[in-house]
Amino acid sequence: MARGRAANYDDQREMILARAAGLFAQRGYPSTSMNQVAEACGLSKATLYHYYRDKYTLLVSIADDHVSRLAALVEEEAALALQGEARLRHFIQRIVAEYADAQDAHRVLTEDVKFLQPIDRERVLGKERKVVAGFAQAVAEMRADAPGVPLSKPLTMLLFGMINWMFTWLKPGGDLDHAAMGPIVADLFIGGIAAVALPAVPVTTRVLQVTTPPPF
Amino acid sequence: MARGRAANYDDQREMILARAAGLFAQRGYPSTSMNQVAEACGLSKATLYHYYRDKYTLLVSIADDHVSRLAALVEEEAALALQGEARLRHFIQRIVAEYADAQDAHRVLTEDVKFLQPIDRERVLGKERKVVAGFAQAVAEMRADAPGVPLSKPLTMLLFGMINWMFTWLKPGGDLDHAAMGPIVADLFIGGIAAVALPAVPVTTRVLQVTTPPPF
DNA sequence: CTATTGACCGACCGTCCGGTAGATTTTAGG
DNA sequence: CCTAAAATCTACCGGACGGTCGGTCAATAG
Repeated sequence: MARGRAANYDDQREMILARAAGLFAQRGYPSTSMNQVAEACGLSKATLYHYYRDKYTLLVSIADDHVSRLAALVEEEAALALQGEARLRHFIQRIVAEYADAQDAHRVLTEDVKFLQPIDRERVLGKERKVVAGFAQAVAEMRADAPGVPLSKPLTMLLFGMINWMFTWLKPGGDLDHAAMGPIVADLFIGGIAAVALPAVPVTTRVLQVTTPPPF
Repeated sequence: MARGRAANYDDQREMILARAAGLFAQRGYPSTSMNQVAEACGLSKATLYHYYRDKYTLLVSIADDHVSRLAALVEEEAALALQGEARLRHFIQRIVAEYADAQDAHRVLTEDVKFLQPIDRERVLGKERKVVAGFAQAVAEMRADAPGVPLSKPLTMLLFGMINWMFTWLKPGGDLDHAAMGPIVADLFIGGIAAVALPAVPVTTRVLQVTTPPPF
């Protein structure tokens, strides 16, 4: 018969996903219209629908692709046989670098997960939890807490807070770029981690909160 | 002539603002409909419009009220004659407490500023900058950097990252509450702050990035 | 007692959104 | 070079949205 997919089919899909991520990151998922996405891609809306079934699929793809790359990074890193401070430092540097290359997708991941349907959201959050768990392990290595009161999860979440928030104020083109911030974050966190005292009144003996570390 | 405002008029407005903040925080501003707000308030949509001119005014009020409270807090704190570590620690504890009492408004402030019109956004960001500047001063007190390379602004932004991010993963009702996290954040940050080295290659001599510390 | 106005509502309007139908142009496989 | 499918487009649809219209009812100042 006749005609297979065009040679640039996959390129087109990637381009569309990148442009959509840019718009979603800037305006938010619900208030970005498919007309805007189409325009940003230089295509008609109908053609856009030729490459992606619907608007929602764009969101799922952006979030899932990005979080999957992060999870892969954590697995790589876990296989790396580094230890202690060096391990954590390397971890931080790598994830900051990864974020820097996928800022739009990262913003979408952190701000628009709530628009995912439960099934998709749960899958994405599952991968996020893997990422957090990887970091938490490296953090726990640096703190020999009593097993009943592990602060490593909350501390890890504070670390993610610093890193995730960076992308709301660190604009590309400034004097401080992501590469420079990596070591600063690592210094601050690793330097501070030993100084954290257990809560004055150890609230209970069961595992301290965050049994299911939620959004990142 | 006849009839003044009802005694509960201001209560109604407050109630509406609180319910709206809850919905905006949960679903985001653009994807919350005025019908939903009205329903959550037990009012008809037309009555809702009796209390607030339009949807946008709700957003502006929520953001402005909250950030104004934060700015007021910083001014109070600045007048408090504390110094060094004690000062920073007190600062952190107070702002964490303030956030804990206004979680919905805070989420709206951090996630929906982008939907403010430039004039309103600029006013809100101005107040945010005051808050950041207040903290940055307390941070600078703890670091005697060379004047040409002040890391206090970026470090302050990392602090805000930890705190702001807390509200995405710390759910009320867990073992760790906000009161308990305050000291942990303070320990971590104050403990780490001295360990941060200047960037290996001091990028330039002019003021290091973040001359206008943007969103919080 | 009555004129006036605040509080409230159901029905409705214009607009824009996500998505589709159907036709046309382009191109690879035979 | 023919043909069938891919790629693209214009035109359109049902529905939801923010917001308004026209009106009811009752509280209250005079």
